[in-house]
Amino acid sequence: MARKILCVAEKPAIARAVATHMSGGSFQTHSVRGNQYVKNYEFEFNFGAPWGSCSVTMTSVIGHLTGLDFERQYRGWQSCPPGALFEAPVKEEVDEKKMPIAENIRNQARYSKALFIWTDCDREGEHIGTEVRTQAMSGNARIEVRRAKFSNTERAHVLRAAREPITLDEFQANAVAARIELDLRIGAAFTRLQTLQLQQVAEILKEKVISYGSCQFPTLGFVVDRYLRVQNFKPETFWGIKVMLQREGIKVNFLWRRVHLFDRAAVTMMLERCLSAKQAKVTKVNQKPKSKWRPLPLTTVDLQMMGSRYLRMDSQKVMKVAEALYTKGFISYPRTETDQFDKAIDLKKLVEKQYPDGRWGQYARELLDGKFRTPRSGRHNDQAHPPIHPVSWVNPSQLNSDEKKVYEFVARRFLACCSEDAKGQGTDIEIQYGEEMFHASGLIVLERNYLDVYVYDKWESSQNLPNFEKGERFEPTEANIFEGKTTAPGYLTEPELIGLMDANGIGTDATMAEHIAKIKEREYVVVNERGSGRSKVSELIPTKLGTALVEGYDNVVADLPNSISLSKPFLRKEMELRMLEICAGSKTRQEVVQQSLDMYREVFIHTQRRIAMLKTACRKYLVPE
DNA sequence: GCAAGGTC
Repeated sequence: MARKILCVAEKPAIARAVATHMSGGSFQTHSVRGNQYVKNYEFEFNFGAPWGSCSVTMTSVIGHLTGLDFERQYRGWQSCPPGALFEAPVKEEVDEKKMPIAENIRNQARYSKALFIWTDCDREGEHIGTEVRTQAMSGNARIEVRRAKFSNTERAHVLRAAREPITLDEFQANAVAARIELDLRIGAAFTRLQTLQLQQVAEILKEKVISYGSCQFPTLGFVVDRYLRVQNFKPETFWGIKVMLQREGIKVNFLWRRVHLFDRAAVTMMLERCLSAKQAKVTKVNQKPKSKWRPLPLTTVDLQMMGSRYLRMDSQKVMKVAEALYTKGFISYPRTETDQFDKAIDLKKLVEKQYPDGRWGQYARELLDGKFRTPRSGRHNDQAHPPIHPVSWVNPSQLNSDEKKVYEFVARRFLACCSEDAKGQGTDIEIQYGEEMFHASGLIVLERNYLDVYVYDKWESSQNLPNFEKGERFEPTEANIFEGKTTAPGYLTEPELIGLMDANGIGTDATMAEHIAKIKEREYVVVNERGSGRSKVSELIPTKLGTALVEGYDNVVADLPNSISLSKPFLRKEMELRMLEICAGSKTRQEVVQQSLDMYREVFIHTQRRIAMLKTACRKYLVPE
C-alpha cells in the first residue's frame, strides 16, 4: 500500500486550492463529522525523493485550535485578587467548537507516515502549526513533521512547496505563545481590577465591564488625544501677503513663500518694501511634465481606510463585506499586508475576466489592447497572501448594495494598478517682489489614464496660466495683506485612526477594525456624524468614561520616572520588539514573558496603590454634582 | 463577565 501523507492548512479555502493543484483537479471530498466547513480531500501525489508517490489527505483547521485560559479555580472574578493573575497557572486547551477538527487530525494522523503543515507563512501560522503538530502526534507519536513554505496558491509555487518542505519555525511559534500569555494575564488582571474598583464609583458603571487590553487602550488613547487637542485649541491670527496680476484676461494669484506670519507689524513692513520696489521680477519659469501615480496594489489597511473614506462604511463593515465576497469566490483573500504582486500571477488573465462589466469592461479591454502596465510594487510582503484583487467577474445584480460598492472598489483599484500613471504638464512661476519671493503654479492634465477607471482619485487641470518669461518685470495689479485664523484640527476619523494604529503597530490588518468596534461596544467612544451628503464625515469622540480612564491612568503614572501610561502605544510596541527578539533567537519565550510581566506588574501595583486617582477621574466626569 | 489572534 502507498504511503500516506497528511496535509493540514490554516483554513478550508487554502486546503481546497492546494488540493486542486496537487491532484491536478481530481480528488475525493469527504466531510468531517461535527464541522460543516472543514473537508478532507484525498488524492495521489508524487512528492519526489524521499517520499515518492503517496496517497494524500489534505484538510484544514479554522485558525487557532486552542485557547489559553486560567485554571478553573481562578476564573471567577472574586476567586483571587486581580494581581494574582500575573502568576496564576494557565492552561492551553482545544476550544470546545474545535474538538471535531482536532479529532479529525488525530484520526488522519494515525495512518500517516508524515504530516505536512500548510498554515500561512506568518507568525500566527507557525504557532497554529505547532497546535496541529500536537494533535497529530497525539494520534501518532511517530509521525514525521514537515512544513510547506508558500506565499500564494499559484500552481507551480504550490507544487514546489510540496516537494521542498522545510521545518516549523519554533522561534516564531514561541513568540506567539508569549504574546498569547501576556495578553491574557495583563488583560484579565487590569480588566478585573478596574471593573471591580470603578463599578463602585458611579451608578451607570454598576453593570459594566470596563475592559483593558494592550490594543484597545492605546486605540482609545488616540481618540482621546485628538479630542483634547481640539478642545484645548486656541485660534491664532496670522497675516500674509498676496500678490495678483491680471494678464491676458486671467487673474494669477501668487502665493507667498513664507505662507503667513503671526506678527502683523512685520508683515506690514514687508509689504511696504514690496510696494516701494514697484516692479516684480520673474526669477523662474519651469515647464515640466508631472504625473500622478497609479495606486499601489491593495492591502487590508488600505481597503479599510479607503472604505471609510469613499464607501461610507466603517472598517468592520468593509471587512465583513469583503469576507463575504471572498467566500463567494469573487475577490482574493481580504486580509493581507502585501502591496506587491508576485510575478507568477497572470494579471492579464484577471483583467480579461472584467470584460463583461458594463462600467469598466471597455476599460479592461483597452488595457489588454496595449495599455497594460505592470503594477507598481510597494515595500510590504507578508509572504502569505497576494494584494486584494478580483478573481472573477460578478454580475452586480447578484450582490447587495454594500457588496456592490466593495467589489466595485476592488475591481477599479485592480484595473488602476495595471494602468499607466496620469500625465500632465506643470508650470511653476517664481517672482521676486522687493525682498520677498512668491510663486504660482498651473497644471494641465494631458492623459488621464488610470484616473478614468479609478474614480476615487481627483487630479484636475488648474486654470491656464498666461505666458511669462524669465527675467521680465511687471507691476502687480494688486498686492495686499490678508488676515486669517488658525483652525482647530478635526476630531479623529476612522481612516485616520487606522493609519495611527498601523504606524504604531497596534493590532494586525485583521484585528484593527475589531479593536475600534470594541471601544465602541465598551462605550469608551461614540461615532458622531457631521455634515451631510457627500461631505459627511464620521468622527470618533470619546465618552466621559473613555476620557476619564485615559486621564486617570495618565495621572497615575504622571510622576513615575519610567512608567508610560497604559493609554499610550509604547508598552505594546516594546512587547512587539521583544517578540522580534524571540523570533531572532536572541531571547527565550520565558525571558520575554517574565520581563514583560515585570514591567506591567510595576504599573499594576502602582495603579492599585493610586486607585483613588482613577476613581477621582471617573467621579469628575460621571457623577453629577 | 476579562485579552488578542487566527477564521466561518
